[in-house]
Amino acid sequence: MNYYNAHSKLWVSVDCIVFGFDENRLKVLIGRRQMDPGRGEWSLYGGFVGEDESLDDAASRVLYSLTGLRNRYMRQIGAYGNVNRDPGDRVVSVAYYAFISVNDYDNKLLQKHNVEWVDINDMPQMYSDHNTMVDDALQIIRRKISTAPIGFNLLPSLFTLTQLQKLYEAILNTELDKRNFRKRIKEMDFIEKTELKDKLSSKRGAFYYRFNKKAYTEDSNFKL
Amino acid sequence: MNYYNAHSKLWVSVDCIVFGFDENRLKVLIGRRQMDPGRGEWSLYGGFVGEDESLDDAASRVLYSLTGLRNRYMRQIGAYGNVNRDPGDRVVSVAYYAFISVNDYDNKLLQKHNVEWVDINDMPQMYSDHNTMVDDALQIIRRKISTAPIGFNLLPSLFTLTQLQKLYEAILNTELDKRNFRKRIKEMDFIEKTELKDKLSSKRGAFYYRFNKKAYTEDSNFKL
DNA sequence: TCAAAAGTGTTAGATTTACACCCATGA
DNA sequence: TCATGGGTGTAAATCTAACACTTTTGA
Repeated sequence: MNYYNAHSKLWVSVDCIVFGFDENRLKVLIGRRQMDPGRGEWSLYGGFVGEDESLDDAASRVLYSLTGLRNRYMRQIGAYGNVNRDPGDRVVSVAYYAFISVNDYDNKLLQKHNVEWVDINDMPQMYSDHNTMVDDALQIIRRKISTAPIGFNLLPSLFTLTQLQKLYEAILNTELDKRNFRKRIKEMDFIEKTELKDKLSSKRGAFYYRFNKKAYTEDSNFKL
Repeated sequence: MNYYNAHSKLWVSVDCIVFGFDENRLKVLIGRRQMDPGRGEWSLYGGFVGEDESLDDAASRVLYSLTGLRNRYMRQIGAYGNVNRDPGDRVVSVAYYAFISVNDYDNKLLQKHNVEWVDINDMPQMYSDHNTMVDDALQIIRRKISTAPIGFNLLPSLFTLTQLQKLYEAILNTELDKRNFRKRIKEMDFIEKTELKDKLSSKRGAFYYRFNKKAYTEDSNFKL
């Protein structure tokens, strides 16, 4: 096992862009960096990749240590490898984004890690190239959200159509027509109406819907 | 500069998927691996990332050493980081794809590196996770080719509309309607008709067109 | 003169967009 | 009773897809 010793090794880290949907806004979990260099700067949450863990596993571990959540919707964005991207030393970072439902997170953990939800429209300047990572993540999810049923990962398992629409509006940064939106939802039979109603946001109450993952297959067509 | 010494470092490599368009087929440059482990297996061309070069620079260097070409259209696909992906040792690899025009390459270099053009429909089993990388690259370019003017990078600077259509058909793996295709081309004024004709592939001759990069702006809409 | 590729418009169907009012309920 | 958000259908406009013949020219 001495095949590659002639070559240099690099530090490899993962950074997580944790998206949440709250108060009709798309938000990202960021915090103040707790180590040098860059202590105190706004930063994504990340960690180094160990010898014996895959990139995906490292990203899951980082998400778990931050939120206590496992098996969330999580995808790689890409690798960031400019020589001087990290002021501390040469580090290649692989960025991931994750979708969580804001009901799912433990408020104490957030305080413990000193992170908070920040509206994507109000991102402060962040450490290293973290702003670029968030911009790239947004570009990816804006494209993907309209052609794959991934938005549900940002909502509770029961949600109203108004919530779903507001989610799309927040991510795509547009207004959508209520009737056209609902027309399209109705065509997708893997989005199932339940008999339950949400009575919190209106007097009349709105039916809860549910995304049926099993009913959704690759040949179902999802288009919003 | 001793911030990160507590963490382990990993080998990081880049692998290049070099696409070319020849004989109306989309092809990839692959060769027989010339080092252990896996000597003799089909493989993408790659190299390790040095301490003092960015990922993008490493990919450009690898493309240059393979083809003698610089400043080609080249984009990252993503990072591949399963623990056992490389039989030699733990290596994280960042895959890139590049588009070159087959007129542009030096046949001797290809022989020297022992690589050849292989039709994407006839890919053999390759070393490590290289087949996955090619599949992922294909997925990305199939999506991208229809919404961004990148296909021209696979053609000579002067090309006929039939060539362009065959290119799209090869990449998308479909047949396109000639009249509808040309109708759409005509709407894009950054694809310019020249007065020159290609007399090689027909007696009548077909007008050469040219992609005017400067005339194309972000708000031009490209849709094929 | 004929084979082979270049070039050219129209129409039906499908999709998308715009748009406004009634309903149910708790306060 | 009224304010608030929930829920519903239609028609015009746009976009997409299907389709066949004439032209040019070198062999």
